[in-house]
Amino acid sequence: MARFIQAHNCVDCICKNSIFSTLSNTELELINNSRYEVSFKAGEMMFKQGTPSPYFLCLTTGMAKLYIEGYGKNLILSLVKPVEYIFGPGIYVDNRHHYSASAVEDSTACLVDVNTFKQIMRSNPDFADEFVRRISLMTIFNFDQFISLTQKQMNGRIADALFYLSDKIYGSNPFEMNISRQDLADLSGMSKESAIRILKKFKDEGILSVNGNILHILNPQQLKKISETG
Amino acid sequence: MARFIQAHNCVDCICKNSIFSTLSNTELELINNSRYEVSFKAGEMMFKQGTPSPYFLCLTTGMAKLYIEGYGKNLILSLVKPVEYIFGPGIYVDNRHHYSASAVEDSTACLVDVNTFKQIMRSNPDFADEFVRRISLMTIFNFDQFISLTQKQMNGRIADALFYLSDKIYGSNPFEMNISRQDLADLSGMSKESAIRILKKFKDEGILSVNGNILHILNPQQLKKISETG
DNA sequence: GTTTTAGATTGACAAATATCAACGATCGAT
DNA sequence: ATCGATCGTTGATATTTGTCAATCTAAAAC
Repeated sequence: MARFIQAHNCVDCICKNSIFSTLSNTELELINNSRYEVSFKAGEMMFKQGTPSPYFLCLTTGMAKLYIEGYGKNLILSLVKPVEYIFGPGIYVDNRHHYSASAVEDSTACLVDVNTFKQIMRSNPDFADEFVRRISLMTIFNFDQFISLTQKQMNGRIADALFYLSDKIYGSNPFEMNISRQDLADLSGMSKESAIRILKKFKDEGILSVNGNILHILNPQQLKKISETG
Repeated sequence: MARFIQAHNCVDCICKNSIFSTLSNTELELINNSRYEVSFKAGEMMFKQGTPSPYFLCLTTGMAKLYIEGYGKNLILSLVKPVEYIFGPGIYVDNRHHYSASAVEDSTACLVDVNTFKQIMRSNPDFADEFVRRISLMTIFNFDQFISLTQKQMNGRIADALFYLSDKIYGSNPFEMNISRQDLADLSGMSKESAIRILKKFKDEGILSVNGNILHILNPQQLKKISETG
């Protein structure tokens, strides 16, 4: 890992996230100077829950999964695709990661120094507003996950996961999953076997077509209903 | 509800939350001028999920529960005691409440205008830092809840809820719960009947003494073990 | 081309949990 | 004091979900 790339600089980077639209060229230079770029192979861990987080990470290519390592099991919080920032809540609390991140496919990312980030947070209110807005969006997403995982039965949870993948992550239907069945289970809070069984059930009912990792939601209305009735 | 009190002003208020230590007297005056105080009877709703949130709320006396209204069931996110601020993630997103709040006992609260708050956020970096730190703490707490609710069995979840009540909320052992069994169940993501059964089981095992709403954790070590082994 | 190996799948079974129904206790309101 | 209503409690039962073991791929390694 950690192959150094540094292909360009932040000021005219075309893959910078929209949160940076609030930054002046001077501020972008600041970020650029405290930044370096690394690549990860599929399956490699980007950072681990509990370790210090002296930088935060911007995914430029590939895909990552963010997950909490629990008691023997993992809980996937979200998948991240380019170009998206990975903000952990530890930055302002204990400088630790509170979840782990792994590359789901070969990926590259920019690492930006946390102190530079914090400095800009203090000097640029537009940037701070936008940052708070983004972590608020994550919190709202977490609430939805909370309800899905604690109040719905397995059918509804898998339905939610399928919509998440199709709508939010791959943006297509059919879509090809680059995550394993275990990952799908970790995203839905159930065992791998249960996740597989429900995929099969949806397939038998004509709601879904399953060909290896290529999934096609054939009857979104009915799947929506399953999501809503729990 | 909404009995007007306005007993004092923010500048020399003794019950202001420590987040306000970063504010100048001028800023406190600003808040004071956009603030009003209301009282709620036990059981009354303070605000409801989905409604606009033109202000945020600081609980000055009593106790509140924050909960997401899901599919027929509720999920209690946290209990709030004085003097604590109730920040919703909607303030920077859609100006809506994303959870509901109810008074668990007779309570009073200050309502502070959101725009005044946002204005101070932009002009006072220390305050903004502290605010971000606090919502980060909430996120970390939510992660812990996530793991407890999705990866532990009922015994472990009730154990976690009991520690939460004893350590974080009432700060004593024994403690008298001012929430119902249903609330305890909503806090642990299970049915009321299951919550009751586990309390009884803990009682039979000598881990806990239960007298109505007075609970006493008799064997914290063993309860901790139950929390850890799921 | 064969061997390994990790992931996917399936079935049988056990464990965890919710639901339903009944009953008891408690607290206000009449 | 009595009536209702709400909350708490318990038991019986059905449903949901996980675990274990076996088998079956398919891709990577040799």
